[in-house]
Amino acid sequence: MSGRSADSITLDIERSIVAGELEEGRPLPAERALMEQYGASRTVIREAITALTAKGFLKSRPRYRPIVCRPDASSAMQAAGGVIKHLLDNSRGVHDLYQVRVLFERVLVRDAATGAGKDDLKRLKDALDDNQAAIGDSERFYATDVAFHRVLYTISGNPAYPAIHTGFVEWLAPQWSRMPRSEQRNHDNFLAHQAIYEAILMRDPDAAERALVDHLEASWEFVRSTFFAGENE
Amino acid sequence: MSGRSADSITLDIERSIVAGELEEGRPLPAERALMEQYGASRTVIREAITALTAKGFLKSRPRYRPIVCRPDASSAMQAAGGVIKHLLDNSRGVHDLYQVRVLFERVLVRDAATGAGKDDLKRLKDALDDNQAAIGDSERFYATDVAFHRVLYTISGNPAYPAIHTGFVEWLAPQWSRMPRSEQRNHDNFLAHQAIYEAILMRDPDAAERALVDHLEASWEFVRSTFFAGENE
DNA sequence: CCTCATTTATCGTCGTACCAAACTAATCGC
DNA sequence: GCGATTAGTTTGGTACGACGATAAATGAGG
Repeated sequence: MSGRSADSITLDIERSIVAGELEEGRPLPAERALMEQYGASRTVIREAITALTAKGFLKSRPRYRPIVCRPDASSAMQAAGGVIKHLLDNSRGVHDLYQVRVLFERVLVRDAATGAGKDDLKRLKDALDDNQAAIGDSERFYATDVAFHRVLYTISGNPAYPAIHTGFVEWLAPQWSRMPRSEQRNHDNFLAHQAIYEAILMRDPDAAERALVDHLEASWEFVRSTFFAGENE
Repeated sequence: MSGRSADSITLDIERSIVAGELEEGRPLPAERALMEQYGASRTVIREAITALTAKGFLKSRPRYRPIVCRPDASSAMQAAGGVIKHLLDNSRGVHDLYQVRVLFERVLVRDAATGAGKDDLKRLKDALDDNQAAIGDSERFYATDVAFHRVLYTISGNPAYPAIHTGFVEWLAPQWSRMPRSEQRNHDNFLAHQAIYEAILMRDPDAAERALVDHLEASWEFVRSTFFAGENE
């Protein structure tokens, strides 16, 4: 990449982090200490720190020591997010991403319908009840809406799924969280969630998938007409 | 993030890139020119360049001017890859990622079965034929194997899908591309591909999905026993 | 007009210095 | 004795200047 010196140091610190030599959550050693440790100038050390920060291995606030971040699925999503948010400045980019989300959830509801356990169904039901209870409060409704979908991402136990969900929510938030809401619309959405839940309960993957797709496509159409009405599809 | 000065410059250059003021593929202005333009020291400029490089907006080789890179789905995957590759040092991480791939392709084959056009089917058939023709040449077989699956990612027309496929292939390559291969195994894999193709041709999404899952799970089991035999599931 | 040597521009790295903010410890007042 | 205040130290953020090495530009020579 850039400089050879800084690169090898970057790699070595990266290695130290994943190897656990640098404890997660602890601050990185001082720059002057690192320059002694690596026998390099501060320029190089700072360059390595900058790169590691951008890569997601460090979290640095303006005047504080960088905090060590062990990489996980969530940081991977965050790293991708830095680029992805620039792809979402038109309806095309947003729709492309939204399609990925739809694709993802289609499998999740199918799997939920065929393989969800008792506790999974209970968590889903609880989320649905929360959703219903929040119909009158649009802000809280949005939160419970997200939470309901999130349950789907937690059923498999794969830690990557919730991270992916977080990514979707964050990236799509510019449109979805700013959507004009109403009690009527909240109620419609709740009914859609209920339909999905019912289909899962009935162990009917096809119906669940159909209910989900209907729900998400209606949601997209609403967003499209709200934010991208002027753009030609 | 890190420094306030460098940060605003980073953001502004980023903006210039996505706005097209800095043409894609062209080299970035010289550091001295930028320090004059932004009224900052070289230290700051270089820090901004480092950050942008790590973020994927610049490609810089050791002694050359950084090349401007417009972000796309592919660079987003690449950014995530920097973190993801550290999650793949054990069977757990690899399996988690592999599951995501399986999830993705399950929908792709379903959609192919229900909605693939004539040309899509032809491309799939061509890829299948290539695959069959390469059974005797394991290296070429691997390439045609990847190509066959890739066709599935291109059917929807969503540009994010091929980028995601590239990510999967790259991240999983350490295991899959190094797999001990044989004509027998190639032939088995070809038959699996053929079964998927047949099911798609028959417009049977359930059969296509089942064939795909069987194929991918067998593949995983082979990888697991080869690379992670010692680890306890 | 093309080739090769020389000059120049530019990057990679280093060192030093200064400021301001954060941290630490000693001091002061209760 | 203990909490609050203050002075000193550490550390990150930024700037300037310098030097070697290499890529790109330039000019000499055929």
